[in-house]
Amino acid sequence: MNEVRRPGRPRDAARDEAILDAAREVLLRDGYAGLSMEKVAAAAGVGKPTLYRRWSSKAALVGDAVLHSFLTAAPGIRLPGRPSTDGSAQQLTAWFRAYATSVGDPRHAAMILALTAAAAESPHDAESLYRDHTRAQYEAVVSCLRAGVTSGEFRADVDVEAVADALIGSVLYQLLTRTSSVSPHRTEDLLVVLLAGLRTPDH
Amino acid sequence: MNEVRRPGRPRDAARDEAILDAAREVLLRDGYAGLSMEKVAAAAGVGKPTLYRRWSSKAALVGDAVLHSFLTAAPGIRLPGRPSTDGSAQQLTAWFRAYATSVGDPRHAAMILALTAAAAESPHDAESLYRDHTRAQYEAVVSCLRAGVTSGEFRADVDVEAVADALIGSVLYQLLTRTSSVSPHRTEDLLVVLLAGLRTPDH
Amino acid sequence: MNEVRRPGRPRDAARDEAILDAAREVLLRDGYAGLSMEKVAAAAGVGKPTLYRRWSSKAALVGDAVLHSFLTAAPGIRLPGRPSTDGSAQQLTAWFRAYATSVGDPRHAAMILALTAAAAESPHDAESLYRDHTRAQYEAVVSCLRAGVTSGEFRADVDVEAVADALIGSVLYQLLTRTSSVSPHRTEDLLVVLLAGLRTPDH
Amino acid sequence: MNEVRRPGRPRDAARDEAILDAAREVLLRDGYAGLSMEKVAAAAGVGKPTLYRRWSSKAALVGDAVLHSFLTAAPGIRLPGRPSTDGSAQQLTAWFRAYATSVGDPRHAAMILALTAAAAESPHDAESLYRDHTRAQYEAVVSCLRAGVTSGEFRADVDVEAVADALIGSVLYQLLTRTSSVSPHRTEDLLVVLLAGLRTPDH
DNA sequence: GAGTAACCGAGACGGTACGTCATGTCTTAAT
DNA sequence: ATTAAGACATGACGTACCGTCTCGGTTACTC
Repeated sequence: MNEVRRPGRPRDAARDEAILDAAREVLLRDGYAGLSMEKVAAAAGVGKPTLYRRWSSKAALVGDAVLHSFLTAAPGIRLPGRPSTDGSAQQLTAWFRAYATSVGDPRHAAMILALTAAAAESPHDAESLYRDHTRAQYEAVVSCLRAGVTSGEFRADVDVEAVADALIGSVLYQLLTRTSSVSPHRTEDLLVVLLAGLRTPDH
Repeated sequence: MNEVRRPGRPRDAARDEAILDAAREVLLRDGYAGLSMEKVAAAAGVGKPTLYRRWSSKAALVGDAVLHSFLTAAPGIRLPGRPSTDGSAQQLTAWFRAYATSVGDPRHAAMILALTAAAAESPHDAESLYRDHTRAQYEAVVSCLRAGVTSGEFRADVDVEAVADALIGSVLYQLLTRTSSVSPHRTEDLLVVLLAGLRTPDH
Repeated sequence: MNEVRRPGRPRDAARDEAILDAAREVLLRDGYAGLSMEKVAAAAGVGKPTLYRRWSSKAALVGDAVLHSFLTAAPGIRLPGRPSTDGSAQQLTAWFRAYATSVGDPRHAAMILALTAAAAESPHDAESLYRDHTRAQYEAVVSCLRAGVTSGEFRADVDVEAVADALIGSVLYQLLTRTSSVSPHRTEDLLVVLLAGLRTPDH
Repeated sequence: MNEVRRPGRPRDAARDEAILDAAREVLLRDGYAGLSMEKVAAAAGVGKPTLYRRWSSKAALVGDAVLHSFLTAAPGIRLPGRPSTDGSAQQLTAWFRAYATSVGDPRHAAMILALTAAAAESPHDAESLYRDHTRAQYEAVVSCLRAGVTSGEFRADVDVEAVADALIGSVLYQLLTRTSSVSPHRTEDLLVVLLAGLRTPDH
């Protein structure tokens, strides 16, 4: 049951945190293009080999930095784990508002843009990067939508992932085209249209 | 009416094409991260100063390369200039299908990812980059949606740009997360939901 | 007759001097082990690629730095080009005294030790290094010895290069074993023995 | 009389041999520049701290490796301990021939070059290195020469160390300039000249 | 026979330097 | 004034060693 103890001095887990913190700091200040492994190493008070021992590339490091950023983010943007008495439409509305709002935080916006840059830059590892590091968010929306379909609140004849793509993609597109800000109007208007299109006649 | 004739040897316009072609070729092969000004100069048979005389940076060059790629793309993804007898829903459907299909072409996908990378990498010039170089597409969708509102086919109480963001963003998100391919199912399902949500009761 | 003009910006010859000066300075301060390409580049106000464009390795750079050091050294350690009325024994004595004295100068000693280190470190290119860069000195002694043989002053039955090796080698060995200093006593005593052994009976 | 016994597990003397053997092997293959503590540790199947516990630096390790190499070398290059009936000239001739020949062995040549590199690289510890590790050889020649002086065979008016420097330096210089080989001709010719110069008239 | 202390291999650590590559600018001769 | 070629300062890349340290584990002496 135990971890197999490998020989040699074990890695210092505290470095991981220091490095990821430094990476987020640099990302926020200089953007993805301005992030270099050397800067991160210096900011974290760590040697370059220590970075490369743990992450094989800038993209991988940024991916993990962003992921940890999400994990420690405000819980509001995650769906409640406990069964909710709210309807699926309300849950979806709550989630999307929280998501759009959180992206208004420049720190959050910077993280998403960094991940986007990493993925777009080298299409080869785009999927593994972008997807792995935002999977939790994506699955939260999808399961909310599926619950709506199961309960009969949402129509069953469409793939709910198409809707999830549109919600997340909408925010991403705004981030890319509107100097990193997301409009609350658009958030509401998109919800209106999508929910109207999703709802079954008898709801 | 004439260009003001400046003294000295005029620039050779044919170089522009050669350079942009070379840039697209490199982007397709190596992605944005793998594109260097030196590689492009070498592939175009051109000196580096010639590049910098015409484009101030790698991002600007890539932007123009992508723009020219769109201009020479299949005309199907552009809305007809002449007034159409089709309903707005049909026009929108036609446009989105054409757009989604065109992105299935790896050359097209590579261009969009390159532009995304350029924009996401340095948020400072994201807007000028991304927006300027995809403005035509965006305005096409928006004007189609507005026409639908004017004709009473689509509801008037929502900002049509929210829908435009969702359509384009959806494709972008798929590109980033699904190894550069876009699913026809999703395309159709998103259209179903959005059109259902957009349509006024009496249509 | 002209140099074939290659295309592109020509190399700046002034950099060569700056770099070699910097290399000598570092060599004098830190020795061969303490000389790094980065230090030299920084001291010369030059980028690393400029170094590597001109010298393929630390050893090659040090070789040239030492060579230029010899070329600009006190002329006393070179034999007179003009025919001398002195006997060969006197010429040889004069040269060896001057050579031993010049090695007393720490700058000179440092150069010779550096060259020795470069050659000893990687036997593969020892010959091309050490020999090429001290050839002038060596040939001066040898030709002086040959003149003595021709004039009948020195015996003709021995290879004069054996004597040249001993003279130069003696200084080198002292440098390596006596904290970079050469004893005047030894210089004289070696001359006494060698000249006694070299002279023909009738001189 | 006994070593003061320190507490704890004593060092494993067998490691010393393994390490020195590995060092010699690496020196022979890659030269002094190509020898790294890590390579030696790996080749000896030993951890790096074990190396540093026993030798404080690469130079110290190489010094000992070379010393042990001399100790186990062919006995011919050492002077007989017992009183010899040979004249000093014959003894000296025998020793120098043996020395020059032994340097013809690439293993031996590599050792001497390594020691030279270590000493020349950092003049600060040159003396302690080079001299300590070749002292036995040096003292052998010197005592042979002194014996010749005492017996009246060699002239008394010169410092015999000057001759010793010339003999050893000559071989060293040849090693550095002639791709690690020593010419038998030169060996003989140098002996002829030096002995002629050393001998007293009545011998 | 239980402590204890130095040993051992492995390997992480902060550094320094390596040699290469790309950036954007500048210089040259030629068109 | 443009062109192609290519030198230039700068700075990041990813790798290799440096010499130190920290692990778990192994001897061998001392109580």
